[in-house]
Amino acid sequence: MVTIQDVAKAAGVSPMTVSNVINDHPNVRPSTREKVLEAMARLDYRVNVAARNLRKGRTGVIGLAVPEVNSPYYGRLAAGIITAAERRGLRVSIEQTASRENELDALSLSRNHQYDGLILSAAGMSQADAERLKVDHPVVVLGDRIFGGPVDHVAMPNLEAARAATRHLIERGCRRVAILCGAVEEVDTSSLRLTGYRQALEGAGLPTDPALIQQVDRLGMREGARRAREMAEGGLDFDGVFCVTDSLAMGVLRGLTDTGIRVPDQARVIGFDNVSESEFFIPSLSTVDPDHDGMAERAVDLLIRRIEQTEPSTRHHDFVGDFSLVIRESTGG
Amino acid sequence: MVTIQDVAKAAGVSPMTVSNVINDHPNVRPSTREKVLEAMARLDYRVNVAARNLRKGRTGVIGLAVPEVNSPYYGRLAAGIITAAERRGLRVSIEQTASRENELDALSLSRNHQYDGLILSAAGMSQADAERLKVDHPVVVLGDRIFGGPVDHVAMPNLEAARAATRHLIERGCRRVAILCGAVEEVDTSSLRLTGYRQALEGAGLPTDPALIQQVDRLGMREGARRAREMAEGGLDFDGVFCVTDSLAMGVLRGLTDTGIRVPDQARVIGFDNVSESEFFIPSLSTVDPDHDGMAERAVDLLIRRIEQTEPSTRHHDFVGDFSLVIRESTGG
DNA sequence: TTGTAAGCGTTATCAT
DNA sequence: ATGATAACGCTTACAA
Repeated sequence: MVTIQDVAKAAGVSPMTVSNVINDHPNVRPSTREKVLEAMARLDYRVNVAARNLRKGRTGVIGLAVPEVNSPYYGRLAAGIITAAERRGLRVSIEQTASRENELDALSLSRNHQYDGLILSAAGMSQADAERLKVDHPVVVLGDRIFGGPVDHVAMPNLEAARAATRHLIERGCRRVAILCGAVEEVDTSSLRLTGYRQALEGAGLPTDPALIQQVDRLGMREGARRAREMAEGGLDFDGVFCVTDSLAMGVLRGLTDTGIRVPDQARVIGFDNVSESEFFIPSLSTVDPDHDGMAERAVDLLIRRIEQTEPSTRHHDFVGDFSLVIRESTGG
Repeated sequence: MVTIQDVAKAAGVSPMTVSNVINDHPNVRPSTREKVLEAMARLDYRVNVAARNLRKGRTGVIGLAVPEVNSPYYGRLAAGIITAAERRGLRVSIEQTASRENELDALSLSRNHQYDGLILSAAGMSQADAERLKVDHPVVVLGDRIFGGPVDHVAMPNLEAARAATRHLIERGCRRVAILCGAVEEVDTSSLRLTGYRQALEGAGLPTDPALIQQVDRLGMREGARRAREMAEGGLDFDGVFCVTDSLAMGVLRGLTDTGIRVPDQARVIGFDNVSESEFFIPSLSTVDPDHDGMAERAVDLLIRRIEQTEPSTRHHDFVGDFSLVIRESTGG
């Protein structure tokens, strides 16, 4: 391995001068710089990042921990974070957590030392784990299960957006609006969106029929399709479905088609996330478009402030993103 | 920051003993281990990975560089690699390259020092860049543009699979089969699949009409939809479309629907990749299912052999994955 | 079984 | 403008 020492020797200067050249420090005579650059090229020198990290205590890399990399939603999230971080001169390294265990693991500083900070998309952790977030390294939490914790936090406008989505169905004439969500336990994405759904019904003076509240254990297309078929074949009376994710909604569109129910004529469907597929689905899917990029921007911004310690470590921010409704064919265009 | 020294002092032992405890070395008396563990817990000690890496020259992490994280295909790929690596006790860190520049960058050892090895999904690089792959760190290249290069290489069965997909359309009665692919320049995914398409037509004694070879500049849904509309509205005579990616194919399904062409009655469509959405699309999409997991497994395996130097550095492997056809509604079920 | 010494490659500090 | 020195926190090799 070629080290700074080797380059120094070859160029007839001190290691320090080589370092100065590498890092573009000002006080290097042009002729010296030339000599060094030439030696670096000749020896094919590459900086040893591990050594640099050790010395600097910084890596220039932030970690992004998500439950799943192969999901349209987290893919979209990752893309936003990468763009936002790039603009700030940071690289992003993505890790898949898959379980609450791994989420806590990702937090554990043993990993954190490899990153200047961590953006943790917490799906498995709950309020009960909030204590564990008390780490002395920069962390920003994304998600809906932790609020007022000991870290900065960026969340979706779940309640308001769910209310708006449900209201949209009602405005289009739906009177028997179902919701398709995940298991509801304490505060999480499904529970918040369910509350928004309830509020919308209430606001319109419609009754809340428990039979219309449909829960599945995974928020994927397969589950959406299966449940939609069950609802249709079981004779459930509904003319609208608010799905808490686009994946669910696309599954529902499939399931309804399978059972001969026409969307939007016989039932209107709206999703949540505005993943890229929803625009091209047949019928195209109405959905909630959260301000992904705004949230990503904000998360990176908060993290950088922690990294650079420009924020007092006693105050923590809870940021809730923006949203808009995207109306497409599945609710009548 | 709490260091090994601090723990050693607190436990009344030497730093070395602490290190031995951390690394589960055998020769530590249980009582000593207890003392050390207690001190570690009390001081909330975390190992400094940068220091360990510097000393060991290993990180236990492999890098995965993909052009895009927010794409069903690369998401699927990443998931496979993560699973395969996990089984071998390695963690995976994903980076987005987005351009040829960044792909070369990812190669550059400056980054590589952070990983034990790199799996590079090369979309922007071409055979001309093959020389650049001559790095003395473990690298496995995924993709269709580099063959016989100075690194191990894992590729899709492009030619054979494209031939099979096209043949399937022909067997279903299509006589005017179009192909939708990307810009064809030297050897790349599109060119290989185009060749497979040509071979299938030839094998069936069908003429190759240049008008049926449709090229777009990005392989996404939007491009597929737009081009399908253009083809339909332009009066192009076709009764089948082989799309070189599922994204393109889903876009095509959308575009054909928009112009009133019924699939599969008036035109059959087949894709490539078997992304998870294709099963639920309406109509569900027939497609080539590459053995993603097998390829991922193989890529990780090859990389590990390089890392552990169990493979002579003079010989390099070119592995071509397996595939199967998944027949769904878009070609008649 | 435990401890000592040295060094991984880099850069901050201070001196020249 | 350049260089000597000393760390960063850890582990390998060896000594006790």
